Amino acid sequence: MTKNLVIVESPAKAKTIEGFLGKEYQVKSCFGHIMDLSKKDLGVDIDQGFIPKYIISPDKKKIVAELKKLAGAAETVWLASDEDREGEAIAAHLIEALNIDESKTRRIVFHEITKHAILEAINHPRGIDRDLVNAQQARRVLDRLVGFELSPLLWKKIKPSLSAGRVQSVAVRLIAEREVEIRNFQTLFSFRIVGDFIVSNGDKPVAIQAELTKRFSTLEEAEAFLQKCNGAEFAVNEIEKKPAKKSPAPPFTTSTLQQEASRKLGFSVANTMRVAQDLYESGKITYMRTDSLNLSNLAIGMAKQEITDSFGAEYVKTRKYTTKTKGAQEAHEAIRPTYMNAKTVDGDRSHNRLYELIWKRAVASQMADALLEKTTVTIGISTTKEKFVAKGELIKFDGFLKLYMESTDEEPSNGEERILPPIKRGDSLGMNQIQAQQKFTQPPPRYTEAMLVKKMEELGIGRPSTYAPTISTIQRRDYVIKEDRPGINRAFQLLTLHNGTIVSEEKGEKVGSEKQKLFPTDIGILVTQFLMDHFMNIMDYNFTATVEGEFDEIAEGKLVWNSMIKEFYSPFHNQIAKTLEGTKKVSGEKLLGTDPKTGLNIFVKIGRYGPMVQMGDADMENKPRFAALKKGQSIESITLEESLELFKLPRTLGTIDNDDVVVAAGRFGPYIKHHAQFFSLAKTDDPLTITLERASEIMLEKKKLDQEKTIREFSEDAGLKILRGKYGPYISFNKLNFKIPKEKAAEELTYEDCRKIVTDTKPTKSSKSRKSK
DNA sequence: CAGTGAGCGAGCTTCCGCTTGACTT
Repeated sequence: MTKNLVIVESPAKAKTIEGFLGKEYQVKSCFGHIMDLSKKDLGVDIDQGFIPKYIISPDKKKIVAELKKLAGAAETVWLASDEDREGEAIAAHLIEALNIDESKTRRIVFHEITKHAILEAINHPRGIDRDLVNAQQARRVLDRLVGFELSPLLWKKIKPSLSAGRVQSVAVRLIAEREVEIRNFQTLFSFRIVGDFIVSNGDKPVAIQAELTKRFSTLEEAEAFLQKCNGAEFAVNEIEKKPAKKSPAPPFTTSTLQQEASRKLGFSVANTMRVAQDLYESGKITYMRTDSLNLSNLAIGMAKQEITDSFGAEYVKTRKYTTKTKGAQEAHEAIRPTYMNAKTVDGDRSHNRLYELIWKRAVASQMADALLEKTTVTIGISTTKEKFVAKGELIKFDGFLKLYMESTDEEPSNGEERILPPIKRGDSLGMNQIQAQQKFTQPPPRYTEAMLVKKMEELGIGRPSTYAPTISTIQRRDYVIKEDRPGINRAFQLLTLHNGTIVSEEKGEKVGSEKQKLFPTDIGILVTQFLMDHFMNIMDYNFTATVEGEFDEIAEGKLVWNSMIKEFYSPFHNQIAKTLEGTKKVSGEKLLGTDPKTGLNIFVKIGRYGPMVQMGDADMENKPRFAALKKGQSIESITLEESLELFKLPRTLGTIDNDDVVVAAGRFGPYIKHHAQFFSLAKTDDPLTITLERASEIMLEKKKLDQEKTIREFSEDAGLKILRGKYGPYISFNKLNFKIPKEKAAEELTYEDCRKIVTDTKPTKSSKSRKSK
């Protein structure tokens, strides 16, 4: 029996800390929150003053039981959950769930996992901060009330299983609004003038490119300017040199790691977190869910050593970064390598690439500024007052640039960061050519996952632990889709002055192509519109920031948590009731036109199962026909012609074995039906043109595949089979699946054995019920 | 995995934030 039990949130942390403390201490982890509001109902007793009904989370019962046993035997229980709102609540929940006498407990906190920090913490224990726990409770109850009252409203007014919440609904709004901005964007153009000049004051002539400070709004003006340049003389009017410096970016937080891994490595947000989790668990990096920029003194010392060894002492400049992120709670360090002298790690390519990024960023953050010299060369024209300007940049001392440079989401600007040839005031320049190119203004960019995380962090919406899950949620709910879009060709005008003549050309450029960008779906747009119409306060970009301010007041003991909730809930609940009664179901219905054959109206709208087209009015004597939109089609953009195509299915291809072979479009794409069996079409097959021959081929292939999957069948019962699955053999019985006990060989099972397994054991969960998890 | 779309009604869906394995056909 150990005298001291220390409980932390993460098992990897527990392992490390156990090494710092002596034999007298046993360190265990509780794996995050152990209690949560009951899921069966609202989980909040509104009439009794919003009393939360906390229960031990079902998946934590086992660990709670184990901790309870250990806590009962220990003399002192050290509650070492994170120092933030959620961590304080975890500590309070531990006391409750483990049923320990509070006098037997000590609350300790530390921001870095170093021996010194842990021992300091042990020497300075405190009690539970009830105000902080209340602030967490307010956060939790508010999110539950918003989520569990708004979502059912959507089920009634739009379609079942939809969801809404303080964080996800605002994230979808950002994407939906960006799409509107892009659609309404007015593209303007101007003519940009770039000159290629020759400097011939050295041994051999060198090129220098410069841009005119003025842009022209019409082709005529641009051409008139080129005419003026034809035969003009060009000379350097002025050279301005200015020293400048660049500083390294601070070490990574969750959000900046996700952004940089997306830009530099092309990782999705979820992938970044998966790889980072592996690196953390194997002890290579510090905790990966953090909003802190802080590095421990130990880490800064290691970085200093590493920089001195690799680059020399003049490259060292240690820095302490402070965060300015809204609502940051700073329970951990910034993300950094555990050992700064380890440049690589064992593991696959993605682990090494992410680790290298983390290593470079953390080390570079403690390196000297880069010293630059920025040069601006102004070139005069003998025939006009306009000036050309060439900009250059010279690195005098590379500093941190030796190691790492942060990338940006913006397009690189033109004419920057070039090294200019030696040149002096008064030099005359030869003109090789001058071009006037039509340049178009760009609409705001669509969000990548990582850009959305950046925006959410700016607005204070969501936390490091929820960025990746939130982005998955809004995609899983079909509010948002991540995809590539091909660009379109756009023509632009190009005038070139060369050898005394001006040539005018029309050229093409590809614009608007997108890779792995987030687009709102019809459902996402409709739900956002509905919520904006009726719950503008929740959808307000400042809503979270406002309530966070109130949570802070609760934490400081200046505000009573349930009066804050009451203040919010009364008007909110009234609005729910009002909307429930006062509004009709919304479907986003739009009349597209009429069917030329029948004269019936064609509508597009959101139905029970998603976007669809409808032929004929709903109140007619004849039932209207329906068809689901195909993948990639949207209510917004579908045309009448495309809608009519959708009604061409189902179609009968012919008859095989006395039964029609019918091709139709189902929930999961086009399929063939024959003898009550279903066969999916290949991606390359077009359901509108597929032949009976090809259909029969598809059916044969599928039957052959099924045959190969079958290990055994039984004459006693056609519904019972032993099949070969992805995870080994299993028993299929009337569409239910059963595991085969490990000690039995699948091939040798008799009919009786199988019957026994089927009646005695529970079937494994189907993918349908798993989805609801 | 599957073919729906009116309306009825049963029974289900749903939030955010803290943590990792368990599980899958």
